[in-house]
Amino acid sequence: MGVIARIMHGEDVPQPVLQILGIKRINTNSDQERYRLLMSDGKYYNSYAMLASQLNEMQHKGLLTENTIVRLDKYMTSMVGKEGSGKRVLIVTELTVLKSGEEVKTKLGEPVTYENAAKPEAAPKAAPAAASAPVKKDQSYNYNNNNNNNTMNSTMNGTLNSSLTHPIASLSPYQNKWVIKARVTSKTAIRTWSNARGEGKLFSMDLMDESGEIRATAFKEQCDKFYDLIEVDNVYFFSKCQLKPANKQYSQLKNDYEMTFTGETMVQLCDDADDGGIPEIKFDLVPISQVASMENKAAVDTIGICKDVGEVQTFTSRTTNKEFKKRELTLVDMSNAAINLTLWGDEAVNFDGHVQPVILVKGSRINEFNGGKSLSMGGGSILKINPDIPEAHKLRGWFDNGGGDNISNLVSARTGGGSFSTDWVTLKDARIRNLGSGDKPDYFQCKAVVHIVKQENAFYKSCPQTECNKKVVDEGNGQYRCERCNAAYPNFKYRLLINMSIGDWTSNRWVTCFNEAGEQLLKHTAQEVGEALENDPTSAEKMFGDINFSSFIFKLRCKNEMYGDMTRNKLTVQSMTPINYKEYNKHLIKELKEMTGIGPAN
DNA sequence: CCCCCCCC
Repeated sequence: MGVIARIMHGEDVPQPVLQILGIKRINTNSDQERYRLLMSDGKYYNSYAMLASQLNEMQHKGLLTENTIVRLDKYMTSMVGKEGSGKRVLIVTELTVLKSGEEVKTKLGEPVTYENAAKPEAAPKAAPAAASAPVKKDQSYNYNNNNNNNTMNSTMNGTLNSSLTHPIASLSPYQNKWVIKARVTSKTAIRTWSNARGEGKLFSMDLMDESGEIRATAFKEQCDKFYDLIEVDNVYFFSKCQLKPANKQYSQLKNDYEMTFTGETMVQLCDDADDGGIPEIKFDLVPISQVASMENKAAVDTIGICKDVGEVQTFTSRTTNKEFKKRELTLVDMSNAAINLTLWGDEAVNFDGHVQPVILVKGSRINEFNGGKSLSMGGGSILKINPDIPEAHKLRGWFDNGGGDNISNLVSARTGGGSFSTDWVTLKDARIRNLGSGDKPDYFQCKAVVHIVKQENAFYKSCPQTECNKKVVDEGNGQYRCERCNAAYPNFKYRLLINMSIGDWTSNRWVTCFNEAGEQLLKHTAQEVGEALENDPTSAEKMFGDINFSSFIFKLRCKNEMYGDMTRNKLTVQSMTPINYKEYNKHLIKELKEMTGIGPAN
């Protein structure tokens, strides 16, 4: 009997050798690239063979042309379509080309379609048990009525094996008779919601098998039922979930669909011995130094030592009024670079960084701020602490021998060493482009001259507490009262809040310098400036006058702000630095080239 | 049926 017939009966034939008679791209309703193979064993051919997407590369390289002889090193079969009329599909996950199509030149034998051959009993339960791995009955999780429970057991008991489960890539809303065998790669905490449409709780998890990945979410009752059962890294059988189109906005998983648990959903732990076919999660690890040159908002997998760890910070979002907790870690690696990683919620609260563990992160998001790049955990990000992988052990050895002592490349540093990563915008263009009118502030830089620095209201007396900069009330008795701290102090600290007019070649604007920027501007501490303004007008005059008509590179924050019922566009100085002409000229030359198309390519 | 992740 031909090998194809045996495989299509459900037999697990090791490393069958077949000939490719054709290959064509399947039209999927997304940009997912999948190929269907027409394969022959010399006696039968079968067009229900698919190439796992990780092998697409072989097709790109032209290795899978007509007449090529291949060995299927790894494959699986599964039933698709309606029960009874179901077709068995062969999915090839590893193959070796034995002889190229060019060498073979011709079709071997006179194969007929397998479908035309005498149909054997093709029902799944008739499959030989060779590859089956019995599932422990007592690990069956079902919380429904007895009827469903029976269904579960008759489906699962002793007959489930890899060749009877469906690949995740084959799931669609049009077909609900399936069982998948998948590894849980991540699981969220339980989250509650409350909005106009109601309230509830949910958690979601990411599932993976050799064919692909999918997000599954359990709401309300199902959330309670399954939350404790589902453990990250375990392999389970899942069935009877509802499929619906995935909202790509919220998931970077490679699947057009996502699943929702229903009252019928069944989940069953898979024996360790039988999960060999399900891959471990893969990390596409990027050296930290390389993150500096990656796009803002890109997803990053990386690994590093948690060299420093910050305290948990609690704050309320201004836009949503929700409370958030975060914690920032500093990761270092052998690229001699450091980057900050922000953890959120319970993950932030429970994190223990004092032992400087190895941190592996998958799918973290790049956040660019003031030229520095940081990583943040977000939807779908996975954090692993001290993972047992070679990279982690290598890092541990490196770090424990002083490897992290001289980190020079601080990827998250905000004043990124003279690099001009913030957009260059002229003062006029900032107006024309309506910068600052969005929800978030815009940041830009420009070269401008200081015209006038106002001395009036250039400072205020603030609360002496380190983290409180609130203006204090002079009670006239040597006491200064802070409303925020609800306390009176015998002392205060000066803080700067300076308004000045700056101009570039297009326009001029009033901008505000808060404390640190003000100190940069006047080259004196806030204390010195405050004392001079209060007690030494001559000295103050000199401080404020000296700076006029000097040029700087200004990094500005631009945001519309409400004053009563008026909206005003405000510019705040983030930093002002003396002009590094070598760097600035580089920028000008680049602009000239872009505008004219003249000049050698860089 | 969620889908929020701030601030610098």
